[in-house]
Amino acid sequence: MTRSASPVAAVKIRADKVMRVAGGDVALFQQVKDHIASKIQDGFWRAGERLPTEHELVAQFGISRMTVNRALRELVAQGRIVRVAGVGSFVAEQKPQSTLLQIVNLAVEIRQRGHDYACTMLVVERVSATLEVAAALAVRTGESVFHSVCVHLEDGLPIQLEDRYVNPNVVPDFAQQDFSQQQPSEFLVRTVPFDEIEHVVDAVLPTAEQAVRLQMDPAEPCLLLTRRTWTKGVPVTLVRCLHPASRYRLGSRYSASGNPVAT
Amino acid sequence: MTRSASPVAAVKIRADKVMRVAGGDVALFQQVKDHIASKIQDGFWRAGERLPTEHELVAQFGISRMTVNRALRELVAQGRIVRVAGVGSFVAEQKPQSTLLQIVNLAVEIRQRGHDYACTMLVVERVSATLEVAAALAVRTGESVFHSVCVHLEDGLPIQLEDRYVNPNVVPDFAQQDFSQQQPSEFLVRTVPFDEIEHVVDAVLPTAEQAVRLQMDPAEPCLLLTRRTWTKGVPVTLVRCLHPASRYRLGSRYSASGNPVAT
DNA sequence: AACACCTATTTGTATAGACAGCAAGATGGT
DNA sequence: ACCATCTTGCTGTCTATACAAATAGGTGTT
Repeated sequence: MTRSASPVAAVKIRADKVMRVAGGDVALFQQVKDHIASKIQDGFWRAGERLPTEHELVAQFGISRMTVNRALRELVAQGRIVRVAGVGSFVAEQKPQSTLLQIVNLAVEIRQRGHDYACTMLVVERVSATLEVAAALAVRTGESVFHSVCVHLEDGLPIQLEDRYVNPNVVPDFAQQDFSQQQPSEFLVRTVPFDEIEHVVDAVLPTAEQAVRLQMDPAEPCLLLTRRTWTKGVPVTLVRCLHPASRYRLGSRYSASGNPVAT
Repeated sequence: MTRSASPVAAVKIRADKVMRVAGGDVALFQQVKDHIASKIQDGFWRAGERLPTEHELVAQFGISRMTVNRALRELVAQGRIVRVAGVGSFVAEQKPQSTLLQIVNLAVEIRQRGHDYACTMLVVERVSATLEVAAALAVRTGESVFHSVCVHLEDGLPIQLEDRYVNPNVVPDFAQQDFSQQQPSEFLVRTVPFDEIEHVVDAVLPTAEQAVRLQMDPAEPCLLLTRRTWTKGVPVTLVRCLHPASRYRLGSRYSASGNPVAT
């Protein structure tokens, strides 16, 4: 049975206010959560922007403050918003940070080590999708997709060879970007915030060409990190990052208390 | 000002009940959370065991049910307990599951693939700690620590060479275990639940001896996963897991919605 | 013995009201 | 102009109460 008597009867009516059509009995706090999360995801509210106050949300949805409060609290736990007592609620800055493996922004990571970062673009082109790429991006085999290759350098030494495919249905203006100012991954994170990400880590030997690009001994192993991202269930990008093992390793640290851990 | 008038005045008194001495103004729900978390951590309540009901906790601490409910809800979010409507709350089974990299239980992983799992113990001994091991386990160089080596097999084929050091101050009876019934990692997870974990992933070439143990081509690269765990800030174990790259890879998937993702 | 029904217990969600604590702007005195 | 104080708006927490929904166990009828 759905809730039909008692105060909670209002669920469906209020559900309309929250712009949920189906929602066959979703908790109110969850509806508020989803509503706010999707407005952030859509870019309706940008990073750093101020959200409505609890009181405003209470008035808007006609629900109690504790319910709104719970929704907002859980969004904080997910790292999507930031709240300051006495001030208000704000959309959190980039959250690509440490999704699971704390990778993502090489440039920042390298500069934090006090080293010099540079990126050389080798290729930006449209190619027809191979079977594997088509499967990863959910397009038809042979359909045209974006392809870019670049090398990331730490103090002049190659540290990552990035081989990227991008779904043109999601990011039609990928090739028009000026990648001398902004690397592909930065551009994508800003333009198409992803909501799902998959990492696979392999150990491989580089091909002869890769070894040259990375200025490394072809007999030395590499870490191969393959990453796929999605937005609203649609594949955005497939990227293969090849790291010489002697110059890079992946690390992650976790604490059950939920507190960040000093390393 | 601390809270001294109003219903909330009871904080300090109740804080005593929750066995918190200092706690200079910790939220009630947080005190309940900490109290339960530490009883689990101490092994006072074991995995699968039933916790007191909300009602009982309300009576025990003299606080309202909503407050207890929030504490328990957040423990669920942290994966420390499991709750079933109409039944009760239970200590979660080992949560080493997918802390960051969803590794840890090879045996389960392999059996879920429908393959055969086996483990061959090669060494269980006490050795004096090298500089590196001593640093990792926070003991003095040369101090005696436990050392074990074993090979994990999937359908008879070696898939991991596990080289482990254990802090004898934390697990004095490590060497007395019967590792034919239970692998070292299973034993440790049951005996000394960790609250902090660190992973580092490298790509390496195996030594000649390692290649023999893993029945692999010495020219083929391996994934080397180095894991360290702590309990209450004290190092428990240092383990190096060597995987032939052709037989194993690491993967992780993350969804911003917080929901598990079907692969 | 099998089945339908009822009831206890327990968790899940929602509400209204209250007070504390923080921060920033407005106010007023020197 | 400068400083202290008051006011206002907002978040953080706690309470008491209520109803819903899931589960397990007991009861009674057939």
